[in-house]
Amino acid sequence: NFVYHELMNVYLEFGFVSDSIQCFRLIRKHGIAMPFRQCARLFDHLLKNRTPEMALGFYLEILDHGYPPNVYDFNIMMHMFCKEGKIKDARLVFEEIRKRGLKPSVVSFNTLINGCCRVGEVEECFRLKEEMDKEKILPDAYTYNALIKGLCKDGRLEDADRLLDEMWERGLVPNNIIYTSLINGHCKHGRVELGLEMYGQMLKKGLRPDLFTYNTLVYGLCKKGDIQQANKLVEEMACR
RNA sequence: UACUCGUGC
Repeated sequence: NFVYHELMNVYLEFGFVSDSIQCFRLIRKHGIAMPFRQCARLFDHLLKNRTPEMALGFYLEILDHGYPPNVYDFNIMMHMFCKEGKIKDARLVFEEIRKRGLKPSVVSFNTLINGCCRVGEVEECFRLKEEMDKEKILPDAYTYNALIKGLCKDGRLEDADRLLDEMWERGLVPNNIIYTSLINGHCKHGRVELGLEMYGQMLKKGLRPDLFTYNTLVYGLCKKGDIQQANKLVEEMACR
């Protein structure tokens, strides 16, 4: 019994992760209970060093073993799948949250919305936003940023602007990140003037544009060939 | 306590 647990730890120490998993299975087969901390340790290891597929596979095994499911764990795996563009898998993990009797959190939604917008599935993003409404989960700045990025990418800049207004209406304060996403959208679609306009709005609202914001605008101006204006902006930046 | 967001290189 203890021998198994020790063996599992030793395998893990030396990076023989799959051996460690085999060990876990062996322990179970013998009907010996594996402490949850031990499960968590191995699972963490898979999250950090292995694929989301592997982590998920193992996670389902330990859930089966009685390990208490938690939303954070699912969120992390969703995020890993999204980073690899495997939205389909991210979705499956998302659905698994409810199957296990938990409720997706605002982070769960944000992660999935962000993943969908990354691959250009804007409609899906908004479907999810409606789902949030139904579940009484309030969209936050992360949610709006993902939606705005999705719309920009899709060339729907006017809709993106409208979402920014919606934020103010709902009492949410758009931050630098949101503004920079929007400014970037305008610049990337050849409308640097609109980007500069948003920049002006930031100042008026009392926000302090940061390096990301300035880089975005300066890059846009340079690409357009307006070196004058770019220089002006750099000076302005230096004064702040 | 731990999970999600923006520019360039």
